[in-house]
Amino acid sequence: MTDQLQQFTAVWLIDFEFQAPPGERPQPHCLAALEILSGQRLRVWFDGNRVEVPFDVSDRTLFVGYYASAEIGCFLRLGWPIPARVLDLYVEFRVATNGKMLPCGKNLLGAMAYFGLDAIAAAEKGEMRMLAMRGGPYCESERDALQDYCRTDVDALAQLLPVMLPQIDMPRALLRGRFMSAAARIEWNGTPIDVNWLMLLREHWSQVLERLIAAVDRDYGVFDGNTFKSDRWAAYLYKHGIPWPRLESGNLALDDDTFREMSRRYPTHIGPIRELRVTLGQMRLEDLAVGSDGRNRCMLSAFQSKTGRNQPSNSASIFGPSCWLRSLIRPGEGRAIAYIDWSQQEFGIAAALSGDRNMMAAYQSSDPYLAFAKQVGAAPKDATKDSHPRERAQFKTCVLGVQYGMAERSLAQSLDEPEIVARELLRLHREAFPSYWQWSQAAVDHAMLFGFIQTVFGWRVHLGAEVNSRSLANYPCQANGAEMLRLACCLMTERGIQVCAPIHDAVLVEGPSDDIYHIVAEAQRAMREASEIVLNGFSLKSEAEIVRWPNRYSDERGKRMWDRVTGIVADITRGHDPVDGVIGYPHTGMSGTSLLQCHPVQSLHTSGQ
DNA sequence: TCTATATCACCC
DNA sequence: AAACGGGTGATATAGA
Repeated sequence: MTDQLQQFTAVWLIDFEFQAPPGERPQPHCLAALEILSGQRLRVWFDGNRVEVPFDVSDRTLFVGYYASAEIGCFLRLGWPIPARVLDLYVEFRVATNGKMLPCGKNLLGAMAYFGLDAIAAAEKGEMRMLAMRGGPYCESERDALQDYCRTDVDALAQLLPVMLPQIDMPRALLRGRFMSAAARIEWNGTPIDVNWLMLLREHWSQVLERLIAAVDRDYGVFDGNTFKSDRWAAYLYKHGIPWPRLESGNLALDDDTFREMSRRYPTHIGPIRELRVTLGQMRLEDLAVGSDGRNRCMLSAFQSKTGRNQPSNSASIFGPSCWLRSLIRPGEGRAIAYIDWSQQEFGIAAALSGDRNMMAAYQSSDPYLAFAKQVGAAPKDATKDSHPRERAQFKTCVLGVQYGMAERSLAQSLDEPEIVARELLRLHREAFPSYWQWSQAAVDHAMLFGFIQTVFGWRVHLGAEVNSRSLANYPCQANGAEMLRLACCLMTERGIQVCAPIHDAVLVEGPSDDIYHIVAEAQRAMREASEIVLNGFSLKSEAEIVRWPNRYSDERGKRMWDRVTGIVADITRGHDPVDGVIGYPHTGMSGTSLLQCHPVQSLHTSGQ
């Protein structure tokens, strides 16, 4: 065990019990800690008085936790400096077992069970969780119970660490742990929300739904309150003699693809109801986790997905629900936010890691999709987005489809073209990017041979009984994309950039309006560096969209819906009151928004491999 | 009445 | 057998 820990003069196993109501920052109750080299223990109760950090937090000290962003969040609340070295046994358990069946789950008890270690009963743990979440004041016995329980979690870590240590790749584990610190800072920061409009939407949502439905359903009568009834829809179809596709189960196929297909054939009958169904979606504004300071905060659920992506709750995070709701994101007075995303991130990753020269050239051109079309002679060399929109759209769909392993049948369907068109596009892709296809196939073969596939920094998934080769082919792109995002988040937060949220291939950052150009430039530099480190020197571009107070964030796709909904709310509340003061900026407008392009310089950094 | 499953909608 | 990767979550329906 000491081999792996040689570089450290202290190894602290830590656990906090804390309270964190939805959207609020964590409030620690107590800390239990064990330094395993000396056997020293800490038992601290936090009663609101200032407590000095009881640890050395330099790179000579290793902190070990289980889902450590929670612990580090408590550090932030206490005003303690963030540890330089973090080993997160949750993350290491995830990477060790990713893709495997876990009979007892992946929480601390599940990990204990997996390694055949004794742990406290799940029921007791649940009870103590409840007690911590309930918050104070606590009587003396509750306080003791909470602290005793906190100690048992540390004891669990003490059992787990020596068992897991031999298979831990320490340098890479520390990189993953480093991200948990970044995650803590991001969870701490959160995303600014227009609370006034959130309240209005919450208050009037059912009425908004009623109006949206009433306007269309009077011609159909297929809704019961706010729910679409398939039997009534069947009756409507029967009455109008419209044949409708069914699922294997015999039920009507009610997905939007079917509606789209059918509305082509029966536009007047199907069109309006389809648009309504698309509009409604489903939404529980109540679950959106907004704290008392008006910021959306929720656990990032780092390393949750097989590919290592974050998977925050869709209902708690503002980036989860339908994108028109993102108009609720609004910087405070004097502040600005920027949404920065890598351009065609997965395409760039595939190009760089496969070393496919044509694909790299296409990525580096101003328009990868058109570059692809030009490379195979489907568009002239001087073609532009405007001169050849149709070709561009087709080659774009092809590129995106290939990334997910799409075959000609599905591609034909998404192109709305005969299969022969899709087949030809796929052939052209193979012709243009032969090294990519070779690399992709080699990755799948390697995975099949060795039973796992991994990223440049060792985030791996183990193959189960059922192997999906499309999933394997996509893994290097998605999982290395996740590595890249984590690294960028580390660089940004460590350099003092306020990151509100990571969104798979993007981040939302924030700062004073006057500094936002500088902040965006810094953030883009960090994203470029991260791409170069992951991709052996290949730079990915990024695009930034800046929104300054008093404007609100808006997603192009959701603009209409936002205007429609806020219009209805304004109508409902007209004459009542507070809307006038609030409604000042219902239109998202691009006026305060600008687009910055990042044109990176090629550099020759290598990965840490 | 509660729970499991299927289906669907949304995100990148 | 299917042929679009990774997710969360709401809802309807079927079954206990």
